Amino acid sequence: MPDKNNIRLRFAPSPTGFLHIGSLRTALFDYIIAKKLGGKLILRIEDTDQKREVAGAVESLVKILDWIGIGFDEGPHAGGDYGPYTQTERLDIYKKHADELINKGRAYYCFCSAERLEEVRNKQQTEKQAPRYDRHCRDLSEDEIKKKIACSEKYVIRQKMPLEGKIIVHDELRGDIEFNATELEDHVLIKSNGIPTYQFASVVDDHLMEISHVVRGEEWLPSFPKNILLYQAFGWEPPKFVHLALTLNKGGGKLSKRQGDVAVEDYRAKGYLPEALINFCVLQGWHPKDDNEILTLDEIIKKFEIKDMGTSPAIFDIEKLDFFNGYYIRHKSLDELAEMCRPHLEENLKKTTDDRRQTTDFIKDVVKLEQERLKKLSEISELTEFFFVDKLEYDPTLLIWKKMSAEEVKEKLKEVADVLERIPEEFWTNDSIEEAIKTHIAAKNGQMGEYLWPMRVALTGRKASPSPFDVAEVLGKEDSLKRVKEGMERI
RNA sequence: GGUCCCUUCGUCUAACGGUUAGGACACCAGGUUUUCAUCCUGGUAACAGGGGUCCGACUCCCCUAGGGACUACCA
Repeated sequence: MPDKNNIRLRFAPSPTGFLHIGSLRTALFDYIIAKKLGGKLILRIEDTDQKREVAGAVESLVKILDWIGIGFDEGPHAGGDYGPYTQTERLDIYKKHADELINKGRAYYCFCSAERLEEVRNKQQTEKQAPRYDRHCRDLSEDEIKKKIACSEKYVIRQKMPLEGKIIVHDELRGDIEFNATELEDHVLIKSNGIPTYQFASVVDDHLMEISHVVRGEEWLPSFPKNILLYQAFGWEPPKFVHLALTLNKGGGKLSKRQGDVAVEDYRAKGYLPEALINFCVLQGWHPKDDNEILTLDEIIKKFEIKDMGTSPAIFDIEKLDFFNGYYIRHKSLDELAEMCRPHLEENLKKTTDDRRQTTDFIKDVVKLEQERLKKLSEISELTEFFFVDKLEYDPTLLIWKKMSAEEVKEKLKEVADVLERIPEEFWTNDSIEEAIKTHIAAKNGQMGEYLWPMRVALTGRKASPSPFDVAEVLGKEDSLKRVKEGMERI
């Protein structure tokens, strides 16, 4: 058993604006593993590419993850003993470690210009060779280096790769992976502006922050051997690595904006619940032993095992997300659901002049009737519009049930109105309305549909809606009668 | 092009080398029902292909094919 106190995972996003749904999945697995192993979760901001940085990104990142239910034990916002947690605030640390590698002969100064690199690359490409740095500056003499630095020539620091041999790295899911040293490039560790690359900063930070498990996307697999070599160059023990299989869009490519929403914020705005997002994302790459796929975060943590994770890429199937979302909506308490629906009902609230229909009680009544139909909270607006408008707009022929004539429809509505009229206000409940109407239908030897269909359409103006008895109760006696009578006039 | 990863129903996935290849979403059918939805019951549907190893292969090995990632002074 590992020492639980030494379990430390990190989520290390770049502050580029919004949280990608794929990153959410990574953060989720980080969180789950940290909790499962009784460890800590650290937020580290990888802002070494200043060109892509977006202001306020860190705050929104923390906010949306908090909404999901993922909190951090350490981070730029939470503090901790391993800070700073923002990479551009650690530049002196990286500089010190880069110097150490230079002194050890595991890294070197490179003065090549962007133009020269470009030339080399072009030549390699026309000769059908793999484009790679030609190691031009790898063996400069001390004097040459000193002279160039004295002339304040711009330089980068590159990692000195072994020229031959095999590098074997270990992924917790895939096992050992073998790379040929000859395939590895002397990549840049410190850029000419003094800022480290991801490759360097993440290794230094993971070590210094005592990260025990690096959970990251599969796209990092190709640079994995470079990372391990870096650990070896420093003489550090590398953490465990878990490379998550990628999430793909329906076409099989990388999940991108063009095929739909990728920002978690977008899903939130559309009315997806954290529970659904969590449940859906975790099933992309992990499966519970007992096949029970409906799981809360706590249950997931309980059942989770790293070894049960898969290695093949998963296509993002929005229909399954919708299923989970509908499921969790149906299982919400009415109070909670009504509260969550409220922001989505603003448009409807503007449509009514009746104060009663602005109340929380009315909203609850309305939401209750649509709860089982909702797949996303945003749908509540369209679904319940008829409750709020003062006058319904609909095609009168909709009132006709099967082969009934307009006259028959009118007659049935008249009878419905008469029955409703006789129900006292204080008995105006769905049950008593239903009893009264059904008693009448039985007495008339009629069919349910020939009464209930026109009644429902008159009350809602739609061909699909909740039960007319429920709608009538929520609408109230006065408005229900008004709508039924309006129906009679229209047909 | 090169390197690496991946390959079970349409999709997400399960299956100590021995199962009628299981579950979930979606879909279809039936039931409940005034409509839609919910709910219940049932159904269609998969081991990429080819070689081995083995008494026996979805499972192990090799090859082929397909998909993906990477190949920046981006992460």
